[in-house]
Amino acid sequence: MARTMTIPQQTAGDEAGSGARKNRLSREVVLAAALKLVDDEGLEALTMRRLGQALHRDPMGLYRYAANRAALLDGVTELVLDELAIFGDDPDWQGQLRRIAHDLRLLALRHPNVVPLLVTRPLSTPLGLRPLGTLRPLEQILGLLIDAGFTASNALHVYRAYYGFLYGHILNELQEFIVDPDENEALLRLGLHRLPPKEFPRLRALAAELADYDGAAELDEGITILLSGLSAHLAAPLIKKV
Amino acid sequence: MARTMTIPQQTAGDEAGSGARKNRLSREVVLAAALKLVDDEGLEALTMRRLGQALHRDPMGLYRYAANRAALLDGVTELVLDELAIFGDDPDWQGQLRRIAHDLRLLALRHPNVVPLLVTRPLSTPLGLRPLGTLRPLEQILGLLIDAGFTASNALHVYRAYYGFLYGHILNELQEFIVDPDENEALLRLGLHRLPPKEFPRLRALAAELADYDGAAELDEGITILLSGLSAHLAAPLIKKV
DNA sequence: CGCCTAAAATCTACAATGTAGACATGCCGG
DNA sequence: CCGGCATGTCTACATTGTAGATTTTAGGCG
Repeated sequence: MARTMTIPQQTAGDEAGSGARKNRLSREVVLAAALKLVDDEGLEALTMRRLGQALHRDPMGLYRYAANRAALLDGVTELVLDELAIFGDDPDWQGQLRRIAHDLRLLALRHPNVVPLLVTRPLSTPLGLRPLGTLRPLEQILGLLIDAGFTASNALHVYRAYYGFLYGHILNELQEFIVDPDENEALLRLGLHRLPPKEFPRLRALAAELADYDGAAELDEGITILLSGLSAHLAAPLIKKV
Repeated sequence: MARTMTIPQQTAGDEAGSGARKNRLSREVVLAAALKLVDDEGLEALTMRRLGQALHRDPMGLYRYAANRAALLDGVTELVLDELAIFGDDPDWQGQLRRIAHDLRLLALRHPNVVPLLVTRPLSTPLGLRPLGTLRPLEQILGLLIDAGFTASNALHVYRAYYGFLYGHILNELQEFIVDPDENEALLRLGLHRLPPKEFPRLRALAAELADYDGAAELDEGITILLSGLSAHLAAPLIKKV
C-alpha cells in the first residue's frame, strides 16, 4: 500500500546535465520531474517545454508518457496521492481515519501547489474514468469502514462526510496561510488593514487570531466532532469496538 | 444582496451584431458576459478574444474593466458570490447557517464551472488582498455567530468547521454528479465497470447507490451533525450560555 | 465654427503555449 | 548487411495574454 515513492535517482541534475542524457526515461521519472517543477515553481510553470528542458529531452518526447497536458496533471495528482498510506486491516477505524486525516493534511502542506489539482481535476472527470491512483483511497476507506461493521451504504455516507470535511479543512488552512513564509504575518495584517473598517470589523479584529492558526489542532477537533456525530447518527459499531 | 443579475439585453446576437455597438460598457456588463461564457462553455472558454467578440468589442478594450485575466476571474467569483444572501440579524443562527448552506449548494449547482474558481482562487491570493465580495460572507457569518453569543475566537472556529464542511460537500457532490445529465448514469456505470474488480470491489458494488445521490439530504445531515457537535464542544449559546 | 488636447477605442506585434505531422536516428532480428 | 520499428527530434501552426503604437472620438475654448 504505502508506496511513498521518491524520485528514482537523479532528481534534478538541472542545468549542467552533463551525462544525464543517457539514462532511460520512464513514466515515473517524468511525473517525478513534473511534480518537482510544480512544487518548486507552481502549477503554471509546468509546461511541456519547461518539463522537457528539466529532463534534457525534447518536449515532444514527453507525449510518449502522457497523452497530453491534462493527462500529465492527472499523473501528478496520482503520484502525490500515492504518498498516502491506508491500511485496510486496522480494527481501530476511528484512529485510522484520524491518522489519515493528519497524513493528508501534511501531504497538502508538503505540496500546496498540487492541491488545486487534487480538488479540481476530479470535477472534470467522471468518477469511473479517473486515474486509479485517485480512486484507491476511496476504495480502501470503504473497506476500512465496512470491515468495521458499517453497511456499504452507511460506509459511503461516512466517507463522504469525512472526506468532505477533510478537503474543506485543507482548503481553509491553505487559504489562510500564505505560501511565502517570510512576510506572512506582515502581509496578512497589511492586507487586513486595507479592508474598510466599517464593513469588516470582526475580520479585522481577528487579525491576531488569524495569524497563528494551529491547523493540526483544528483538524483534530473537527474530526472528533464529526466522528462522534457520525457514531450517534448512524448505527455505529463504535460500541462494539471495545 | 441577492442580485441574480442577468446579461442586460442582447445576450448573444453573435456575428450579426447589428446595432449592439452603441450601449456603453460597464464592469458589471463585462463580468456578466464573462459569467455567461463560463456557465455555457466552461472556464477555458473565457478568453479575452472570445469575451470581446461576445460583447462586440475589441478584446483590448476589456482591459479597462479588468486589469488582466486573473482579475477577470476574480470578478466572476465575486459576481457569483453576490448571489448569496446572508442576513446578519437572524437570532436563529443555526437555521440561518443551514439555509446558507443550502443556498450555497444550489448556487454551486447553478454555476458548476465556477466552483473551481471559488475554491482555487483564494489559494493564490492572500486573505487580505482578496476581492471584497469574496470576504463579505466570512464577515457576515462571523457577525451572525458573535451576535448569537459566541466569542470572536469561537466564532472563527465555528466558521472554519462550517465552511470547511460546506465546501467539502460541494466538491464531493459535483464530483459524483456528471454535468451532462443525459448519459450520466450510463457513463457512471460504464466508468465503474472499467475498474478492475479485484482492486475495487466495494466501489463497484456501490454503483447503484452512487447513481442516485441526494445531495441536499446529505448536506442537511452533515450540517446537523456538525452543529450538534459544535454545540457540545464549544460553550455554545444553544443551551443558553451564562 | 475650427482647432487642440485628452481619453477611449482599435490595430499591430510578440512571446509563449499545446500539439500535429514530417523527418531523422538508433536498435535488433534476419 | 539491411529492412523495419520504436524512439527521439524538428518544424510549423493555431491560440493565448498583453504591451505599445496608432487611430478615432469627445469635448472644451477662442
